[in-house]
Amino acid sequence: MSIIFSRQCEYALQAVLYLALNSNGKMISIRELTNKLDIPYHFVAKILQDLTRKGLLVSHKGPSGGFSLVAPVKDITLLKIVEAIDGSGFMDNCVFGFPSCSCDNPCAVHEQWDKVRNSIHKMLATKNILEMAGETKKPQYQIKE
Amino acid sequence: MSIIFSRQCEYALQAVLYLALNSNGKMISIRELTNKLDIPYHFVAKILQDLTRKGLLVSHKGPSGGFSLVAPVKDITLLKIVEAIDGSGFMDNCVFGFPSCSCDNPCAVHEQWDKVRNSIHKMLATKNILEMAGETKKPQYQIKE
DNA sequence: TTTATTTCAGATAATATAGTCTTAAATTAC
DNA sequence: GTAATTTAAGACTATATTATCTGAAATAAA
Repeated sequence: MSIIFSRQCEYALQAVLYLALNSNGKMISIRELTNKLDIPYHFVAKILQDLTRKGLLVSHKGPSGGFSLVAPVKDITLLKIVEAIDGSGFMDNCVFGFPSCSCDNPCAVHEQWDKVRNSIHKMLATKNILEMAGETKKPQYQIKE
Repeated sequence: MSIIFSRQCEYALQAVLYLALNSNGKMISIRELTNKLDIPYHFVAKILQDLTRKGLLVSHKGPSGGFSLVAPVKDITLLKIVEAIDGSGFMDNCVFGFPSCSCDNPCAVHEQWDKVRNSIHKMLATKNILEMAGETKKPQYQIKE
């Protein structure tokens, strides 16, 4: 687990990227997705349902049903996915955990944490999913064919 | 809770900073420290014991006993504290959680995460506790007098 | 229409993290 | 030496997170 995101969040990111890479118009089932990515079926099912409720995915029941990204893919960034799962403001808290840390009452790394926060924000917000899919040359989630 | 550290870690950071600011030669008890910082007594007790076993603090039993930083304070950075609690390599994992992400097989934000990691590392490693204590003008943990 | 496939929803279980309680051991001060 | 204070250690509880199980509802294909 990365230090910045929950498992839930990681699975969400993996899933969305998988959908971007592998659904060419068609829907992709939870079964396929979790098998290929080697992540837990039922847990991820709930996450996908959540992302669907939040309007990032569309779902369809029945045979040849599944999930796909909502158009336009260009507007979907990692940030949107993370915010859908962990909520916006997921980076607001003080590094020390001081409840009253603020610009007026800064902790010893308040300013530096601001820079880190900016670079994280940039990492999550600058590329859209389509660009990321393009960059991913030999992605982990294509290994299991 | 900050996105990067566990509660345990936050309490450790707060405690060490408190010791740096408030122990002038003398020992500081868990009771004083947890009262002033308004953090849970027994839980923090275990953390302090842990930091003591790892050689970052010294402890002393009995009246006027307590904890203090091990000299030289100049060598103690946030990084050392974090590593003592969460282990080194606490920043190594892939943002997506891909088990096989590496330089040879990079995820879509592998490079950018590297930059973030560097800025986090810098934030944690460049200042020692003494400098931080100096910078902290009106720290949260001095409110409750 | 029937059957197979799939998402949806809720209950349950497992594990990790956070936090509490109790007693023992050490040490200081009287 | 005795009593008070403090850390040390282990058992226990609470909560959050992760993961599984079961059955219902929808839908497509035969």
